[in-house]
Amino acid sequence: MLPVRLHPGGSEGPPPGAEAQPLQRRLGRLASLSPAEMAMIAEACRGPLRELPARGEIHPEGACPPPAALVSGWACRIRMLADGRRQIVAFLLPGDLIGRPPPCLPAPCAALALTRVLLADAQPLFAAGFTEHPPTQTGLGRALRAAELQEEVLLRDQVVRLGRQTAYERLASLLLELRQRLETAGLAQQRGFALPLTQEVLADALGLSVVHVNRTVQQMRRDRLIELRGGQVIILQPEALRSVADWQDIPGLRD
Amino acid sequence: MLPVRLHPGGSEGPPPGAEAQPLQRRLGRLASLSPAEMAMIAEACRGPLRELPARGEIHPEGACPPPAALVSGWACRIRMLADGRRQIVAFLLPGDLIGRPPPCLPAPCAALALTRVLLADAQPLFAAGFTEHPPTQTGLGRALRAAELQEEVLLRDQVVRLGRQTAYERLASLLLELRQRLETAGLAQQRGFALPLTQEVLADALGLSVVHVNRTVQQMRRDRLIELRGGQVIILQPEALRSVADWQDIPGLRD
DNA sequence: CGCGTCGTTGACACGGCTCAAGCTTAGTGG
DNA sequence: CCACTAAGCTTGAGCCGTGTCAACGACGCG
Repeated sequence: MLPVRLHPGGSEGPPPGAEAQPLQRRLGRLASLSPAEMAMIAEACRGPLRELPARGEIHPEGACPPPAALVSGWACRIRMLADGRRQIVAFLLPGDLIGRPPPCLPAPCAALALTRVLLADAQPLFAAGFTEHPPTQTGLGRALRAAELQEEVLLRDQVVRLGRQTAYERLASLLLELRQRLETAGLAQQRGFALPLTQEVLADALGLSVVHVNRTVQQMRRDRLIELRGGQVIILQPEALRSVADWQDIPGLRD
Repeated sequence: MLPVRLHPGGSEGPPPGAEAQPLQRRLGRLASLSPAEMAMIAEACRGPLRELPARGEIHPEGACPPPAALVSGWACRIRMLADGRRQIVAFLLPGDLIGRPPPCLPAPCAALALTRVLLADAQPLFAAGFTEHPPTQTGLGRALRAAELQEEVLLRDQVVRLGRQTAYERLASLLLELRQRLETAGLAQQRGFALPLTQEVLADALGLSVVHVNRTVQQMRRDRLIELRGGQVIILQPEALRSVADWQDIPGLRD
């Protein structure tokens, strides 16, 4: 069955219409959107959704997939080396965008569902934001563009983590990133959130071995910086964690 | 004085008008450009150029700099941790674009000149490609967009390097990336190119210590995969190097 | 000629990896 | 309801890749 962790709210699932919330919330924070644009987003999330189970492949490496929005569930971009080593390049959370409108380059990494996911067709959004008008002219265009730029910021954070931080610092940094992103989507509180990831997935994201992730998590527990059990994280000492990770919040849009 | 390595062609420097070549060549490869668009690029490169010496700061961390094109010289995007650790997030080569048109997010990393550099104002190019028309409608728009997407591909390569490759593999991979990018700009042959970087800079890019970069370079020399002296690289066994690095060429545009 | 930057080398320490085993939990079928 | 199983988590021992510290050499510039 599906991981129960996915919707910690309970077994009855989210109320109808709630699918649009993460995307609306996120894009609405990146730029101010008109009611028509909000409606267009809601429409996209109400439309026929693509559903994949955990471990499902959203698109393979080298593909040029149509734009989609992640409505619920967790996914990642992942690259594999010839000998089987895997690196998770980025996590994809509810409200994130996956493909790009053509013209695009063949994606250098595959996208994989980490939990059950629901995907909405984002083609109409990109058409309105990028194709019909210059991206600077509509609120939707600015929001989509800001989402792209934010993704690049996250990639650079990931480079710094992997290049210059210790295992302990990497974990702290990743937890803070995920918390902030989930909060933007309305899926995290100030100190806690659901983390439906195995330690193996964390290892592939942090460039570490599973064993070492485990030891690092335990150390962080012993230091009373976090609690982590049953797919739930609680950040006990946010300031200490930020200082360990050298974390600065992901910036928003600026004209 | 300036590093002689910069223009290995000779002391008399490039012929007049040659400044536009890397940018024209690169953008022209990413999308087919009209004569008017080629002229606009040439015009931008002829216009008043900003010059910085090696180690000069192109823009600080957190800035939102106007779009510029790197006309000659090498630069990088770099991020520093509170305790002084440095990570080079990306190298910037002739023909690369640096800022983004507003709306933009505050850059999470500073841009630094690694040699003497010349920068052209790319505002008119972005205006024509992004602001006045949707980016899909003009060749220039498609080229600029492809350049952005390519940068993202390079970032993901960097993540994989740092996350899952050994020092030896990282070096191999970086050399192949630089060779291909320089060739696109018309600055590398099939097997050799100028590499005006100290081992300390390589270390900051590869997430290694200077000492270990040195040992790794030497090992690669002993293995007769490369030659590297006086800022010149020669790839002795391209196929072997590709296989070590698990390298695949940077993709071009696809509709 | 002296100084600074960069490259090189050796000795040693340590963070993180591998291998291997045991444990816990949840799902599955009888 | 209870084995049985598979996946995930935990722990220990030992090794290896890479970092640190320190010194020296090579080169170019003033």
